[in-house]
Amino acid sequence: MLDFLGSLERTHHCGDLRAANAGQQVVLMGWVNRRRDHGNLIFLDLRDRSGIAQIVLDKELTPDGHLKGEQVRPEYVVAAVGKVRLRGADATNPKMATGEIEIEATQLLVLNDARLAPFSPAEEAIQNEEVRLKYRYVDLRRPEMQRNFRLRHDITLAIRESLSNQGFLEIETPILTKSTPEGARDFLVPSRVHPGEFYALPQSPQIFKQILMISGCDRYFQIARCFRDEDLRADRQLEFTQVDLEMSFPRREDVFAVVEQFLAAGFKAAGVTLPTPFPRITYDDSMRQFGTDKPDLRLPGLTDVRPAFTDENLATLQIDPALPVVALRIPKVGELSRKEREDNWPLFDQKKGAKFIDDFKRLAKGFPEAAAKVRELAGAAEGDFVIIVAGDPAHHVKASDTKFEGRLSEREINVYAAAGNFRTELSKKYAERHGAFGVTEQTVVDAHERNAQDPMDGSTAFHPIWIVDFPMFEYDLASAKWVPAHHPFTSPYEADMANLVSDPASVRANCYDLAMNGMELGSGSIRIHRKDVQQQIFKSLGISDEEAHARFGFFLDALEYGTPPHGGIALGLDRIVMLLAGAPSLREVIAFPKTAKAIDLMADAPTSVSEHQLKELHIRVALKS
RNA sequence: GGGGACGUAGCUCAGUUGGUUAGAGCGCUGCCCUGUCACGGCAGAGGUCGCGGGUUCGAGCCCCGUCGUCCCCGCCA
Repeated sequence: MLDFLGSLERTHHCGDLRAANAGQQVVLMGWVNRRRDHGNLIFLDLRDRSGIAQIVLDKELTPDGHLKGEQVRPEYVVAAVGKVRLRGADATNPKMATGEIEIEATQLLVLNDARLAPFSPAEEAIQNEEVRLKYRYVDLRRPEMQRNFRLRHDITLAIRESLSNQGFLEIETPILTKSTPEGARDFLVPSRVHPGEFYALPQSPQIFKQILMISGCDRYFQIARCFRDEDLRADRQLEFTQVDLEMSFPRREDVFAVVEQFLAAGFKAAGVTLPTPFPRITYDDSMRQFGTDKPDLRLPGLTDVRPAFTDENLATLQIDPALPVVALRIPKVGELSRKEREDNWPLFDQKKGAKFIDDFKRLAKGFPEAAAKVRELAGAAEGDFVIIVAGDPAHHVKASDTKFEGRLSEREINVYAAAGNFRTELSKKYAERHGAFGVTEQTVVDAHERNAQDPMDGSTAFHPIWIVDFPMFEYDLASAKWVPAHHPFTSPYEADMANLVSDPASVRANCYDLAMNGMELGSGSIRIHRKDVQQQIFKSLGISDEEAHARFGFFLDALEYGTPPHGGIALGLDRIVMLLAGAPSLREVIAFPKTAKAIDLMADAPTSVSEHQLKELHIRVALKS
């Protein structure tokens, strides 16, 4: 028999009660976390968002309440009326925040019963994510998930406040809009009013925020939902949230300063001090030193060990002398057996035209000087695992061999990337041995126990870095054309504009990425604000006037009505929270995420729709049989 | 589109070379219990071994297909 809430008013949250509350009359409401029935005495652990408090139901004190206590089951929703009392010294539970007190109940109301769930929020996360996602409302009751969303809220709030304080206005842009040139597949929404025509969901508010700059908005930001119809990953969902901003008359430095300030504010809200300013690295240096454009600085980078070898050495070792020879080093791995090393071989990407040497004993036999020199150059200490990665002359990959002055060639990049990927894979595999990732995990755990007033030093755990000076164009072998490495509104450096036609390879884009701990957090640029430059870029990219006009004519029109120099950036909020929550996937920090196959297991989306709906939308479904 | 891992009770898992009636812990149900807090004790229920086909005297186990979840490549500037 269920009870009505009536006029009963909740006075406290479960997790907030302390010894100081002893003697107070309270009303708590929440879910039955656990029940311990001792016959004439029943203990209920009552859980709400704030935590857990122990309710005591004594048959002598409250026969009615005790009777109801016998009937309740896990996840029943109840209200407990009673008095806070100190527990005896021997009954105190130091493991609970509220362990010094308990509620001596005079009344228990059963507000709702609950079917037995396939798992209990009182226990740790189950392995079966399918079940967790189907019963998401139960999963979200777990304290760990509650904590993640509290964290997300606090971070978002701090970022909003920081940006507002820096003069940014939060402005909403349309969800139903026109395809934006981000390069990903669009989600389309059929128009009922305009048969055969479609809206697109924004991949980002890119064009709108630029138009807001033209509109004299000066500084815009938005915690913006973005949609990209691409395959999912642990760190990618179909819809995700960006901290999106744009500012007028900025130098690149101004954008960096804004981001560093709001990101530090977000981290502080999570209990972590993030030192500013962030270091910078050019794209070329990032490739050379880390073999990736999103370097993880928690471990040593790559070392150029070409000087350790003579040309004869390389010839004997069948290493391409014209390509990079680099060493990667994973600290404290210890000596690996042949079997252990062989297990690592599949982690190396064979397709990049590179090879590796991981047997230093053998190398030292044939080339003792070179082997010693490599370890010296790499700064290898006893027990550090060192691998040499170099170009394989026998393995010709399909890449441009053309070397453009002042620029890494495709083949060079491939060797660096092979080394960089190998480094990343091995650093994950030997995380327990080198311990560098454990610092992050510990910071995350500690930070949760702290607060923004007393943040802890995050400088050894979190390593933000700006990546700058990306090439403006990439050479596409298939079409033998230069294609944009970024969206077509990215400005080249003013100094490079003269070379747009004559020497596209040399043109650098005035854009920037922010990476942290091996993850891309965001990307932005100074935009093109002049119509003539924009036309020049389209021309360089082989986009005809007609095509440009059809896709974003309204934007090109707007450009002609007084466009200030402007630029901005967008950072992945989900990824920021994921990092600070120490979560292995975005699904842990998104309330209702989709699976790797793009399914919402709880809502059961997507589904087919009625003929009537389709007809209204002028849509006919043509499934491949 | 491709590669890999996993799929046995509600959950976490075990299941020998293919061999009789598929097990454990937790959870659940009933009874008992006044100081537990992962309460305890006794008893009990609970299985289309993801699904379909094949091989075999016999399949949870072998083969083929398929579905689902996860990870990765492609893709996502």
